[in-house]
Amino acid sequence: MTTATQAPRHPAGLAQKLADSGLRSTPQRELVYDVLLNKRDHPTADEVFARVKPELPGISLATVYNCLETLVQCDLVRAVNFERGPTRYCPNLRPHAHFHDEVTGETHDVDLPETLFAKLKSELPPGFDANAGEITFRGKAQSPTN
Amino acid sequence: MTTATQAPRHPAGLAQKLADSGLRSTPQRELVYDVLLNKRDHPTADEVFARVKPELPGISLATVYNCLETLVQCDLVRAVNFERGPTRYCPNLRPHAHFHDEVTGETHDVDLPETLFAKLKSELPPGFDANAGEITFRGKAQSPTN
DNA sequence: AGCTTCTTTAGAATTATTCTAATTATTGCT
DNA sequence: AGCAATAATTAGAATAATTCTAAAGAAGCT
Repeated sequence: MTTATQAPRHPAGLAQKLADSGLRSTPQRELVYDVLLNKRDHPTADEVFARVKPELPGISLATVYNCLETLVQCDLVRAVNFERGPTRYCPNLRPHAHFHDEVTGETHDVDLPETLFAKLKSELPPGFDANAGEITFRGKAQSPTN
Repeated sequence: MTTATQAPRHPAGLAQKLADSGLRSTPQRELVYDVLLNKRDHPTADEVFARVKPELPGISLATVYNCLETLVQCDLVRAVNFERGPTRYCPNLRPHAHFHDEVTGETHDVDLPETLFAKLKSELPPGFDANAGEITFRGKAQSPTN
């Protein structure tokens, strides 16, 4: 099957979400978001920079940092941190956990049932009111997609 | 009996655990571990350095990093990362989650039932074999210990 | 004591990120 | 269209966290 040779440019919702925050849609922001959507391997800012550069050679690393921060602010992207090391970025907005494969170094998204998240929050001691959470596993994976 | 006004030095187990890994017990390692045990507020390396310095004025920051890394290697301490920022250290070895209070910036340990951790692991897709995990919440806490 | 290995130390080096100030682009008037 | 106001991008400097390096200092063993 012949899927497009071209990645989908400015995906629906980006311009809107940006506008909601009083921000503009720019080629840099579109491209950075695009790159995140098209290879969901939790890249670092440097990796995003490398992927974006061929298409927009004039872009600077500072701009990549700016765009990523903007996307995070607009709730289009999540910043992910575990283990010391650079922040990674993830465009998956569904509640999910991360599985970090110690062999390959890859990070996989793992969908968990909604109920589990609720269960977790409900187990917090009284007085603790969580509005966000992060779950990370570490281990070996024989990914079904390999 | 004149017990020291001093915090308990080299807690039982440290020397042994170090020896198990073929490492020596040193004043620096003991003190760093001590400091972690006595104020369990998930300090950064810099903060540990500041707490350790008055007692061992000659100690260097590099040594603090070394000691912390050593303690982590020996499974006496856990390194904790969430949100970009310096690594924090936690001597609590029981499986537990972290709750990051967005107002005070403090991080609290939260014990969760063993069964929940098991449940979480069991919900992983086939092929994913976790040997460690981390759970972090973010929100507001009216800590009962305040 | 002498040799070996482990540990600490100071400072340099590296890495990741943020800041700054100057340019460029876009928008909204008129 | 022309122009001011605002927003965004850029290069490079600055900062923060951590690691590396090479030398000096203990400790253990024979």
